[in-house]
Amino acid sequence: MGIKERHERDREAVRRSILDAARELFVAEGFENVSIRKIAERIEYSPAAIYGYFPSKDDIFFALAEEGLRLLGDPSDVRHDPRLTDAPPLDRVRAVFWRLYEFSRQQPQYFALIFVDRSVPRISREYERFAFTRNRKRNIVEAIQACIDAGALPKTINPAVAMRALMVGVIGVAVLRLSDRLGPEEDPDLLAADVLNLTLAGLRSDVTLRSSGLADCAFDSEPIADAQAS
Amino acid sequence: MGIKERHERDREAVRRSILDAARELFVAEGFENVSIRKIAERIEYSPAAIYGYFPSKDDIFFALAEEGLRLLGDPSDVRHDPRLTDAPPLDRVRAVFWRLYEFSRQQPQYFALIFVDRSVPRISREYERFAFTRNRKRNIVEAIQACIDAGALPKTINPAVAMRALMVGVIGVAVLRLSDRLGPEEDPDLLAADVLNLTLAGLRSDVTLRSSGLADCAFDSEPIADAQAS
DNA sequence: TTAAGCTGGTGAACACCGTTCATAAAGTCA
DNA sequence: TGACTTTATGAACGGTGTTCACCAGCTTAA
Repeated sequence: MGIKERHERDREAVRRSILDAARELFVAEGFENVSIRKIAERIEYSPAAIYGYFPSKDDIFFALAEEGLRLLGDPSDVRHDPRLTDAPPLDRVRAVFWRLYEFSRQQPQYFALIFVDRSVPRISREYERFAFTRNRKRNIVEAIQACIDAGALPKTINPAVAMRALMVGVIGVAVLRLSDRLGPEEDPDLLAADVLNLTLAGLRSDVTLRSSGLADCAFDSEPIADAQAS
Repeated sequence: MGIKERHERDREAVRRSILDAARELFVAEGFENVSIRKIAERIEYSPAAIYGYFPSKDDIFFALAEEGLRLLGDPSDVRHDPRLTDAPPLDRVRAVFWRLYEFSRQQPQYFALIFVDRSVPRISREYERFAFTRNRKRNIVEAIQACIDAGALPKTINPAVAMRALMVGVIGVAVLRLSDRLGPEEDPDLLAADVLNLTLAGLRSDVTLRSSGLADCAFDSEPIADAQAS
């Protein structure tokens, strides 16, 4: 009885072609300029056919965001890079956020989709779908905590706040890059390196932070609360 | 011959009502959800009538962006706040960027419009129109230079790079706020204060920066180059 | 005062958009 | 073969930014 299996394979193939077309169109033209009709035309189906595979355009976005987040992987994995085996713990933290910045360079649309764009459905709406990102934050916090334990950062530092501050730097530079607001003489890579180094230097200098810790929320999406008006 | 004057006044009144309606709708519903038809309905004109006052929806955006930038004013003006007369120069720099962050809080849509959104026409396309913002960057750089001259920052600091780094912090926090990606327990105000303090502490700590200086570009828009694809 | 001209608003239309739905075709199975 | 399920489709709905022929009303000159 391989008929059902073949059906499922066919269905999956069409689903994949929709996602591939959506991704390619997105990379080429930007997500918000990709219409259902363009995707349908690309895969040589009718626009209505797509609704047999995805309930809405939003859902195609969620599928792409999931792809992007799986593509990113766990940024903390760079800690196990052989070049970092004997590196000081602060270098590992820097490497983690540099990995995030590199993702914003290599996959700018995915990055914007997941971390920046406002015109896109909120990832937090699909809490369970993105549960697989949950432990990534924990790993980063642990890497920062390792710096504190090793004496590379003051004990007064709250690792969650430090993580947010570093993430702010990465997002800030990425936004300047993505929204094309940097001058022609400005190198975003150097700026990103400077911002990370400045933030790390600030953390080392024992400045008193005012933020409390983070709640149990992923670094890329918050869990439940969504009191945002339309 | 007051007839021509009356005509011009009438025209200006309608133009204002279009901008007011666009601004109010934008504040209420977000810029990208405001359509020409909605604006027209609000001012009780036909959609086509608006095209007698603005050549395109983009141009309404440019008019609003100009309003926003005039509303922001020169952030460096807070230096002359009486509370800062005897303050150390670094406090003045912090106040300048805190003023920018406050703008992102008080006028989040204007801020997003001008500094963040990608789905909006590039301000740099209208270079001359926004020439009035040109000296704002210079004032900020001068404030940072004053810190260096007073010994509050190392001489090795490039003021333009420092400005960018601080701006990155403000934009990063603002993006997290605007795109609703902060957890319910996280206070963006405290985070912004921490990020600014961390960056300033980093600057004080004499970390070697790799960025070169800025070209002659406003902190909010670059001048000429626009090699961005579609 | 009347005729000409100009200014500015209008309705209709064009080509898009996301989405829905009845219909029809194709494939599966008893 | 006939019933049933699955799936693609064209047409349509209400929305978008924008254009254009038309026309009413005002201004101006004869």
